[in-house]
Amino acid sequence: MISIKDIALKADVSIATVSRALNGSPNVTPHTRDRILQLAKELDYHPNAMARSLVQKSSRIFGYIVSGIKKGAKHTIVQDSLMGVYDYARSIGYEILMFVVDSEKQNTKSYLDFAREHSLAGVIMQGLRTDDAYYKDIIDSQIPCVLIDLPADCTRVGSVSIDNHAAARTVMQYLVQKGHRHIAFLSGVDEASVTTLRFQGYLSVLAENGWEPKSDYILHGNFSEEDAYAALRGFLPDHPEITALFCASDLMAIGALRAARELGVKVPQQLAIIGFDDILLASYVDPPLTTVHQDFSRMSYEAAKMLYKIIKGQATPHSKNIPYELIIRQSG
Amino acid sequence: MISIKDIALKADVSIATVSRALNGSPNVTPHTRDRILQLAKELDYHPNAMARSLVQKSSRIFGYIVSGIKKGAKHTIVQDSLMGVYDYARSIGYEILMFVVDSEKQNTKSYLDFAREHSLAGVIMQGLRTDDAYYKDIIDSQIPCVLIDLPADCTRVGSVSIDNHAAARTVMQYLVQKGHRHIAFLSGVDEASVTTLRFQGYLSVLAENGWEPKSDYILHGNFSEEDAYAALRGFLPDHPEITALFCASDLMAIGALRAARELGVKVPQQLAIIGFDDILLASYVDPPLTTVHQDFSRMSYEAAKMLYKIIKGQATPHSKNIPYELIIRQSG
DNA sequence: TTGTACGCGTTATCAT
DNA sequence: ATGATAACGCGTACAA
Repeated sequence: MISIKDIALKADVSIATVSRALNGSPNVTPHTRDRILQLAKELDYHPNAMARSLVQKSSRIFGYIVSGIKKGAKHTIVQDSLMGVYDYARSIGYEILMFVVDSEKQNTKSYLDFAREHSLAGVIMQGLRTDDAYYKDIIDSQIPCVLIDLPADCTRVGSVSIDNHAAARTVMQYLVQKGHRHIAFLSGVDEASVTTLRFQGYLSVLAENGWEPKSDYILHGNFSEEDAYAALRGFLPDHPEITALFCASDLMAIGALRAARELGVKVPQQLAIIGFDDILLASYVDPPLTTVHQDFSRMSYEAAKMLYKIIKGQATPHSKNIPYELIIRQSG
Repeated sequence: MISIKDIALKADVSIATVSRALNGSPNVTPHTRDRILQLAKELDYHPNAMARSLVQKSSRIFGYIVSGIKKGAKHTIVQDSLMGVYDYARSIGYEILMFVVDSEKQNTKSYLDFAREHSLAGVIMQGLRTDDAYYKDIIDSQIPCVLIDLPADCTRVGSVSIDNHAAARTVMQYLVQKGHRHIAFLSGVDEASVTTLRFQGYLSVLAENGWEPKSDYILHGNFSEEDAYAALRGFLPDHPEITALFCASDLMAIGALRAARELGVKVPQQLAIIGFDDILLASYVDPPLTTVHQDFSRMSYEAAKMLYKIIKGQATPHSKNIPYELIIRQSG
């Protein structure tokens, strides 16, 4: 491993000059600068990230913190999101250090310890819920942070997502315009803020049309395919008047689809089913799901971009919505 | 940020003693050891990973190098694999630093530079192909390394996968036993070593039955759903005698499935289609795919385990196969 | 058993 | 423009 010391020796200058040349300081003669750069290339010099981080008290590493991921996930969201962050990180010469929050195994290490031990430049969080213990930690933390799909009430913390409320309204307006008058809502985990936003979008369109929300039209699927299936098995037989179901996630929509098929309810003829997320499965199930497309890769890219601005102290809004799109397929 | 210096001050000992106590050195009085540990807890001390790595010339970080991943991947393999590595890493207090090899954008940084800059303890590689430029680098590299799904001809480099040859034979024997006599093979990317192994498994069962392999029964789908679709569209109409198709990947099998459906070929009645990998989609398509299940999470966990042993100089075989399973669904 | 002192590779401050 | 030198936090060889 060759260091600036070696270069300094060969170039017959001090290590300080080498450091300056390498970091593009103006206080170096163009001549010696070139000579040092040339030498660095010849010797295949690469700076030691540890040493640099140690003295600068900050590494060029983003922490990527993901919560609630288990093996056998039924979507590629984490993968896509990670790639988005990675793409931006690499464009600025940063790396990604992983941290998985396991609510069951309860990590011994907190995300704060994680960030400090590695002098992370900042962290990006994905999949967190408002009831996560980590969520609170962020508030008193001084570490730059951007949340994906979770609003940040604190000004120091950034946040990027789609406009879930508006997206839910788009879905509902689409259904209303297609003539549906009795629309049920399949809700997700209450502690996920997106659930609330999508639900409020549902309610607002109901209100707009002068329709009272009926509490037994609100189902709970817990963002799980199985729970959704069970909920629909119990609900559909008693409610033939329902012609449309808006699900807060594709996975739940897929569970609902199965329940409908088993009960002999034709989708979309007797029941329109709309999902949310546009996960990979959405276009492969039968019938293909009409759903709201979220570009997690883009979302995460923007999150990384925002994080970098925050770190560098550049002006940036601390909240950003990226576009979503209603994808109309055959389920409704 | 509190350091051993702070603890030393409060405990009225030298930093050397603190360091020893923290690292479980025997040369510390139990009394002072306890006092220091207690103090460390009180002060919420956490070691600075950078400083430690700098002096030890090795960090407690695994590099996770993944190649050929693009946004919108149609499987969760990377995600699952990453979680497997992560699980083991956390169990020994290690972290994961990401590195994505992008064959198109051709990274400026090599994986070796990446590893050295961060003094990585070792690296795990997934998705590499034998024609990858990185593959050669591994040979002269001194960095501990374990490959997933890619055999290592070098003794210093570890490797873990399933027995692809045996798995292919299992599939073929299953088909033969069900009475199939004319079986086509849909091959993947030639540079992926798994392709070759699966193909050889196919050939060996053919030979075992005294059947000559026919070159026009070997199709090429390039591990792509679209290419597989195109290949089958051209192949099926001219070969009604074919009753079974063994695909080197599920994604290609799904493409084949679509081609068959569009051509009015009933699966599995007229054509049995077998996949490989058991990706998430396999159980969601119609008909659900019969395929070989690979536990990528487990594979990666074992890879991390092997890597750690190599790093620690513990005895370990440098090659390991984990179990696979033929999952019989409805496609064949 | 404990303390002193050095070195890891780098950046940064102060002279020159 | 350049050089000497002090940090950064930690591990460890050597001395006591």
